[in-house]
Order: sequence, then C-alpha cells, then structure tokens
Amino acid sequence: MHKLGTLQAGPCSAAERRKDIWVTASSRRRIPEATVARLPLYYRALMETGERQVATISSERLAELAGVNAAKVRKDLSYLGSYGTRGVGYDVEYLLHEISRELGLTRDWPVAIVGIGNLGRALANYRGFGARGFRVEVLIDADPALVGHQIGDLSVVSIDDLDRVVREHNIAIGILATPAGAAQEVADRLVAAGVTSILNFAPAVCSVPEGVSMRKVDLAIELQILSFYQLRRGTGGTAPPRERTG
Amino acid sequence: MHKLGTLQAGPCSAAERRKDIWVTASSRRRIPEATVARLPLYYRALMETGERQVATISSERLAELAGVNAAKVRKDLSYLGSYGTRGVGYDVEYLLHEISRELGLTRDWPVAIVGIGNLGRALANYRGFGARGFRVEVLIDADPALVGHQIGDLSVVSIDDLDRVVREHNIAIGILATPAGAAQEVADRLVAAGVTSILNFAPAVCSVPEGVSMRKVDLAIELQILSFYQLRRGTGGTAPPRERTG
DNA sequence: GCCTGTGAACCTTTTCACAGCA
DNA sequence: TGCTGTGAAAAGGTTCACAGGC
Repeated sequence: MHKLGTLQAGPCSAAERRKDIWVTASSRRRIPEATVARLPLYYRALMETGERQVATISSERLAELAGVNAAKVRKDLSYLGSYGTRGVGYDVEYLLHEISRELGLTRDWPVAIVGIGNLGRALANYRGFGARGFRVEVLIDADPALVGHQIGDLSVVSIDDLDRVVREHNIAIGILATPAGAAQEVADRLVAAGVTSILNFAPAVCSVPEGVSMRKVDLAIELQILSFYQLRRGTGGTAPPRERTG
Repeated sequence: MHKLGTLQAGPCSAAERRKDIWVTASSRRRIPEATVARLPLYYRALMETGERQVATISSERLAELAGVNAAKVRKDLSYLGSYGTRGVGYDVEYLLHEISRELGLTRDWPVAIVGIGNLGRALANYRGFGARGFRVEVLIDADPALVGHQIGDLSVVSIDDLDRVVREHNIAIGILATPAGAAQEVADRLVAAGVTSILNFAPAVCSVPEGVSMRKVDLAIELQILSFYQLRRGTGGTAPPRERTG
C-alpha cells in the first residue's frame, strides 16, 4: 500500500510539507494552498467582469463576486505579485492573465475519465470542463458491454487498454468515477501510465505515491456534514459557522 | 443580495463564528469544523470494519482505514467523548453508534434535487445517498419538456411547484444542480420553502441567509487546482503538499 | 506493555490595521 | 482621498510527546 503523495481539499500536514518549492511561475514567492484553492474563484469572477468591459476592479468588488472578504483577496493577490494600483484597484485583463498563467489555464490538459457509470457519463457530457482547457479525450470502463459505446464524440475504451490510451493521449489528469472497490487499483494503473493528477469521486480511501496529486470529491460525505449542522439547528441550536460562499 | 450564512469546505471566518454553540448531541463540547468533516471518514471505515466482525479498533488502524494519521483520530474522537479504552482501542459498534448519532445518520433526511440535467440525473440515480438516510424524494426542473418525466421511481416536478412539494415532503436538504445563472434564484426559493441545508453543484457564487448552511462542490475548480500543481511539477518542481488521502 | 486522552508546541490561515502610494 | 500591500495579531488546526489507565 502506498503511503504518501496526495493533495487534500483541506489543509495538509505541515511536517511533511516541502517548503520553498511552490513558488510562482516567475519564481518569486510560495503560494499557500488556501490561496491556490481560491484562485479559480477569482478567475471566474474576473471572467464575468471582463465580459462586461470593466477595466479595473477593487478588492472589495472582487471579494463580493468571489464570495470571500476583501482582506483575503488582497492577501491572496499579493502572493502573486503587486499587480494592483493603490487608490485605483486591479486591472481586470492583466490580473486575469496572471491568474490563468498561475493556474495553467493557458495550456490544454487532456483528461481521461475512468468509470462510465451514472456519474462518469454525466462528467463526460459536462460542458464546462472543456471551457477552460480541460479536454476529456478518453473514456475508460471495465464493463465489456460498455466498451465501444459512443458518448458524445468519444467511444468507451476497455480498461485493458488503459495504459496504452493514456500514454497515446498524453493524459496528465485522470478522473476516477469507479465504484469504491476498484478505486485503488485504477489509481495505481493511472499512475503507472504516467498520470500525475487524479480527481477522485469514488467513495473510498485511495492513496498515490509522492509526486502525484489527488483531490477527493465525496457526495455522501458532503451530505453527512450538512446533516451534522442540520441536526443541531433542528434541536435548538442556531446557525452553523459561516462565511459568504465562494 | 444576501450576505451571510454559508458553510464552506474550507475553514471559515473566525470573527463571524458563534462559539460554544456546536456542542455534541449530549451537549458536552464544541466540535471543530475540521473534525466534523472527518467524522464521515471514520464512519465509513468503521462500517467496513464492523462488517468483518472486528470488535475493537486502535486509533492507528482506524487512521489507516480513514486515510488520516493516528493523532488526528484520537484528537477528533476525544471531542465526542472518551469512548476508547487505554491499552485496548475503541469498541467498533459503540463508536459507530456515537458517530452516526453525531452525524444525524440515525434519522432519515428527505432530499430534493433541483436541476435535472446530466449531473442532476446522475445524482438522482446515485445509489449511496439512500444508503445512509438521505432519501431523494423530489426532482425539480424548470424545463417543461422534462416535467413528468420518470427517473427511477420519481417523476420530475415543475419548478413552479417547488414551494409546495418541498413543504409536502418536509425537505430539509436541497441539492442544487442547475446552471450557474439559476443558482441564486433557486437557492432563494428553496430557503423560502424551508430548506436549511444546500449542497451546491452550480459553478456560481451563491449565498444564503444566516441559519442556512451551504456546501459547494465545483468540478471545474477542482481541476484548476490540480492544474496548478501539475504545472509546477511539469516545469521542474517536485511533489505538491501531501498527506494520505481520506 | 500498550494504547488512549490531552496539554503544549507548532504551523497555517484569517483578520486587523495602517503605512504607502496613485 | 482611496485603495493596495503587508507586518502583526488572532484564531484554528495539526502534531508532538507523555501522563494515565487497562
């Protein structure tokens, strides 16, 4: 069993962290994980703002659009560099450019989805990935009855060919939508084929070696967390911890 | 526009937080958010262990199964109470019972899904919600062509009837799977109909009043975060921050 | 001897508050 | 005057290390 090498939605181990490695593309400063997780929010907010032909934006306005607070926006953006103008705000186009560069959205990332069940199919059809450079190019499933099936303009490939197709398409990011039982094995095979980022929807603990990142999305867990707070509200408590949503 | 009242996956505002409210069901201590987010992991690990007729489990073993470290497990469980036995470990059945009580999994939560597109349909068909008390009872969509459509054993209801059906079914938890543009309006209507927990899949900032919790799952954002670290690995960096995955 | 429970140390993240510059 | 950029303070979360009970 593997031990290390995954990225979590939450904060990570401090002791195990290698410092001074995660610097900006221009090698200036290290960007905290919490900040990285918010950059996509700013990106989206700026895209919407840019479409409205607005030239500059204040940290306050950006905060509102991204669903965070202004202090956070300023701190976060300061990690990228001093891109704002005091007394004025941030240039929308320029900031958008810098953030998309940091996030690697200026290039294309070919993506593979493994597990073409309900969820896998939904993800395969999801417009919104493609939008920002994430092109789903490969669909893989273990069920022979599904192999060859057409979904959108892709045809489902057998898991026996995983290694080959992943290499052929130069897949760097894999989406795992298999049942829990298959998750670890599929993750191992993806990594063996050269995948170094995995988005895991399978409701299972699953680990990858160092040098590979993995993020987990677990729908049942999200509901259980809501249930916790729901329960307390229902039984006489008040509101849960809060902040505007991003 | 609303301002407050949402729960985030990440840590929340401290200044805005009401302390001493989130105590255990037995009103003993406050449970930190980070701990609440891990309880479902322990729950799942214990369920799997319990099925194998194991009577007790050590923090180390539980940590391994949940994908966290042993110190965290002990700290987390200590917030619930002193349910372990020194020198021995935790009684699987008892701990399972306590955690499911804390998480509100001993009762049923009727759930409504709004937005029956690709994702909404996948969620509607997803077995694994039902498993732990989350029963999808209502499917809602704005598209007249979809209304009346049968999915599983449910029939899609018009958004015009949202208020009525949500009240009739006593829905407390709503799942938002609409396009971004509709998210805020639908959230408002859900809240107005009495929903106090929302799981939001729409790629949009969306806020709810105090007393309502909201968690966000954004697929595009997850990919963008992976892309950030992927980019740095590709350009000569080393592994990203790490911890075994939960 | 073994494993839990927990204060204390440490690290990360958030927030505050204001200096500094257009 | 207005808004950014950033040290410093505060809060939250994680890890350590060991006392304490089985």
